Amino acid sequence: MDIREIAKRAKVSTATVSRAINRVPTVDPQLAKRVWKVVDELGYYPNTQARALVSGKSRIFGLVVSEITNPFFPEIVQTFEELAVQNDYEILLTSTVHDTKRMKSSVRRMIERRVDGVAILTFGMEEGLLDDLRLRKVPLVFVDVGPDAPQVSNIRIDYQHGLRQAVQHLAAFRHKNIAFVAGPAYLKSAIARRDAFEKAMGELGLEVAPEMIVLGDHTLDGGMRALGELMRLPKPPTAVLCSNDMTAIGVMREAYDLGLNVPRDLSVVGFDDIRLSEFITPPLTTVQMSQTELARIAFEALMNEVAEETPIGGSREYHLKTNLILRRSTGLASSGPRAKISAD
Amino acid sequence: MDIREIAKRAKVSTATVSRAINRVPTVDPQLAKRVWKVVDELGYYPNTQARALVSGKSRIFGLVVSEITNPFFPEIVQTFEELAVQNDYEILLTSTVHDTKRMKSSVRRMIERRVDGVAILTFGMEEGLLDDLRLRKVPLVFVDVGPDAPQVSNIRIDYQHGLRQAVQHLAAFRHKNIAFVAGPAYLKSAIARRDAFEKAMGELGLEVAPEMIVLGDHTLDGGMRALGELMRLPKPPTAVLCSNDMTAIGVMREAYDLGLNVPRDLSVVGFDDIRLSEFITPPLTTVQMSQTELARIAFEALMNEVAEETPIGGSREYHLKTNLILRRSTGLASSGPRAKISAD
DNA sequence: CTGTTAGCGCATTCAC
DNA sequence: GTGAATGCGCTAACAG
Repeated sequence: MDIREIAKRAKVSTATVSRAINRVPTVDPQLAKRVWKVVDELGYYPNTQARALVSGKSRIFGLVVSEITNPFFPEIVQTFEELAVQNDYEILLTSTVHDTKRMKSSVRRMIERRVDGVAILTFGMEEGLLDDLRLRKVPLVFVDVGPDAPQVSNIRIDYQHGLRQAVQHLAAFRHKNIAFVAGPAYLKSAIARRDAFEKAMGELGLEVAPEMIVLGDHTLDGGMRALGELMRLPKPPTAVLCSNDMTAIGVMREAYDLGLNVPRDLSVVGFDDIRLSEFITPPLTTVQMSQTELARIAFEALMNEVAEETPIGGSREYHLKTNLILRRSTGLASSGPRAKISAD
Repeated sequence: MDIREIAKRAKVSTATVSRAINRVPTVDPQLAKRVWKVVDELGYYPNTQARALVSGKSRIFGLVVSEITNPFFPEIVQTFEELAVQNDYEILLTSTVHDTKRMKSSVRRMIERRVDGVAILTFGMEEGLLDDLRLRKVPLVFVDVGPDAPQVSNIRIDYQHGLRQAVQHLAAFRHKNIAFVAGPAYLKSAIARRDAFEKAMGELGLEVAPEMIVLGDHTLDGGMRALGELMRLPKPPTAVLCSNDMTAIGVMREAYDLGLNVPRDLSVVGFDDIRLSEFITPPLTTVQMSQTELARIAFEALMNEVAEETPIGGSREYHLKTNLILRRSTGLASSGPRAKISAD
């Protein structure tokens, strides 16, 4: 069943069918109605491949994430997909798993399907891997790290804002000895978070002893190890700020294992505000970097680019603020850990 | 840049380029090499839309889930996507959010893109919504609930196996008063779980008092409410089995709020084994319904259907077992709740 | 305002 | 074993 079939049955030409379906206003309402009637009766759906071939637009956006199972990404995928549907786009989803080979295959797949744009919402991305797409003038949108090139948009994250709120919040609870569990050094976003933390501490005249910054790896285990280290210090912290929520959850797990009560004995703050943060006990106070907002900005950036008549539109910039979300993992500084309350 | 461009530069016909790229064995190795050289130099990638148009195969599989942000689904999407890439397929991802309108739009999108098959991995699905796909002889694979029709495969879940293990495990810990928090009544899978629970209890000669079965809704809040109800009973349970993990997590949250220690005062068992179950404290003992396995079976079912020469292949059946995963939320039955240990 | 026609990029006949 | 020609389903240009 194709457009000719419809044309024959509606006793019009294929051109008219095409116009009617695409709601070209100049078509005679009578004919249009006749066409739609047949279309509905037969359950006809235009073939997108054929359309794409002739129009040169696939109406597909690529979406690159690190790992779908990383709790940071499902919200992004969901929002992006929702917007795509609303605008008659499909999404070609790929995950890199921090693997160059996967990234290359992603790029190949996107080019083969002739995507109209690509959002790269990973935490850090090797430069140059996307040159193939840039050469083909495919609109790209990055978070934080994109190159300054035409057709390339960037979403800049304001880490400072939320982190400042977090530090102020802890200071108001009379915490002075505040530790930071950093993310992996190869992630630009992790470095930016750490820098923002130090700056926020400096603004309040709070000192950051070197041993108060320990390296995590953005996983639960890394968070557990980090708190282990911190609590072995002569003067352990009363509050821990983490580079991401999974780390914070690890910190809380280790606190539990050590017989420390959160927030009574230790305050914990995360970063990202993944859904999961609400589900743990106690719910995690965290710096929100809205995933839905991020997805929305990325999608709209792409839409802006494809809408552009003159494709000379230079590099655009978008911004996303971070904000502290208060839950129940922070409290007044205690003088020190109290007696164990573990369950055994 | 298209196939003609390659043909010209390699001084062969477009037909030869096509054959070389598709690795047709009868093509002269000399010519093939020449073609590949040009292809690599120019960074040529064949246009999938054109290929799809002429071949009649889109190499796209539809994947329908309930909600990407439901922790049950990210693993499924990830595994499905991985297999797709390995087999040169793309996936068209849609979520229904239990909404008929969204489901209809899903079907339309899938037909427009001419998907080669669709996996419906939701918890329950209105019959008839996919008739449009069935009529077009698109291979379908369901979990549990699919109609018995040609081109339609079904993955049957063996709820009994894991649930029996769970009940036996609790019985071995001398629990007798075991409650079950059921899922919504409109979900066939929830009913099946509840039935399997009752049967498993019966097998051990354990009685299930009516008040020991309370209705949840597969959310955290539902779990919290359910435990609240149960603990208000004259003879509250010492163990709670839940229809899914989110419910169990809610039960644990409520237990915490009530000053009950898990597992000392209350044993909790979930169902599904979502990733999250490992991240909460204490890690949740649960009946695993492997999401990666489910995705793999679904994908392979689809591959089997498209590989089929004679499309008369009737309805196929696949099976997925469930298994108890022991973690730290279950323990010996206590005589009753001990003193409060809440943090205030 | 409508119909005829050409061609989007590719795979696949069919001759050679 | 290779090339010229045809058509997949649709939109856009043009002529009427």
